Amino acid sequence: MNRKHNKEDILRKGMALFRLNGYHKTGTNEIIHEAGISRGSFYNFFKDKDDFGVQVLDFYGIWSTDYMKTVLTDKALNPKQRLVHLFDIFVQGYKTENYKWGCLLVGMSQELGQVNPSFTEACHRNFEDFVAVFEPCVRAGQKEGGISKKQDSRTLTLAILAMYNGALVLMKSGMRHEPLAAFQEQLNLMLEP
Amino acid sequence: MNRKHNKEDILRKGMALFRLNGYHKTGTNEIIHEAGISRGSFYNFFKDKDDFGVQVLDFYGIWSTDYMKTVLTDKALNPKQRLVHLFDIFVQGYKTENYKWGCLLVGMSQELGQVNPSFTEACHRNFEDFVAVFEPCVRAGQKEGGISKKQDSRTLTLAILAMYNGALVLMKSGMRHEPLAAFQEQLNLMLEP
DNA sequence: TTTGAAACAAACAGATTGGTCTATTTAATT
DNA sequence: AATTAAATAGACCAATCTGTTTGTTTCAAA
Repeated sequence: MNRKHNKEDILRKGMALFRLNGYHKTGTNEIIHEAGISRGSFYNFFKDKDDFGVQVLDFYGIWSTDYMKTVLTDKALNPKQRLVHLFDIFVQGYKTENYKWGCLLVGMSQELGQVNPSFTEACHRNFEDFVAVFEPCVRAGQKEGGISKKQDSRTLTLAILAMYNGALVLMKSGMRHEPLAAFQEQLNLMLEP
Repeated sequence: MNRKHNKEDILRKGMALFRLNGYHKTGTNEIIHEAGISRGSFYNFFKDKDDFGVQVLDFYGIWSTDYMKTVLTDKALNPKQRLVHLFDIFVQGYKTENYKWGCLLVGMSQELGQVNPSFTEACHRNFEDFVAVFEPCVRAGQKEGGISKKQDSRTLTLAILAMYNGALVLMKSGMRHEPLAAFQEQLNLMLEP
């Protein structure tokens, strides 16, 4: 029953294009060409470009949270180590890509925040999923004693995610590695009990 | 010698539109209509849309840094108080606008980061200007003793700006006020000596 | 008052965009 | 083998977009 193409492949290509050039700058022609499909196929799989965009967002979100969950529940490390390790991996990834690609969720949330309610919901939903993956790890660290209890777990989680996202913004704005390093240094300080 | 229109007015209108709907979603027609000018005038003032975009960015940057400088050099407060006060003002501003408008620089840097070298440069330049306004205040606070010396002034400045920008990202992603509150709470903690 | 350059106005053009339509092929099911 | 629905292909269309052109008005300097 193998069809020539499947949705996942197309979503993956779209994800790469959106991550590199943004949503509006990427035309359906480019997506179609890159994915090696025809217009007919594209519009058979997706209602319209916005529908595709939302599905790309969710695809990215699910893929990300799944991965983060495996690292953040790794019993070989304590909660603080897991957090630090996860961000080490992320930073290394951006370095490998030469700091050219940002975070899809950050990018699209800014570009499409107010454009279409479906996007607003999708961004909100996915960021909240991120929080839902991080917070238990933060809370566990606070309970075990390796992570600061000066603020409640949700506040600290939001602050960490904010600082990380902001570091990615600065990174993509041409400051390259430095903001990421500053983030990592500060992360260590703010986790300290 | 007052002409009917001037560049500043058009830049201001464009700034509002870009801040609300993004660069690509805002057509030149919309800009022209909103500013109450004709195509001819627009292309008389600006080489093309990208040129206009860069000028909007710089206009926003200059306006912002000027304002921040006045608050961050207010001798009536100590450095830490100045920082906290400035962000209080910003947060209040976003609240007044119902969290619908993000930061132009954050938004455009994400949308246009890799699109056109002029944008890359403009974003980098303006963010670096922000750092240049914040860092002296942070350094002064470290010297006077009101602000943490656990990290050097540039690192702390970058971390603060990152966390602030990231909080704005989360805010615009539909989480509204909460990320800003988390940012402010965490800011207080990370400034502590 | 003449002149020339900048500012203004709006019709226009060329390219691109997202999306539709019709027709054909594929593959699973009966 | 026949049937059916999904998948594929690509020509096509209407709308929109940026940018140009042509011509008029303004205004300050000569």
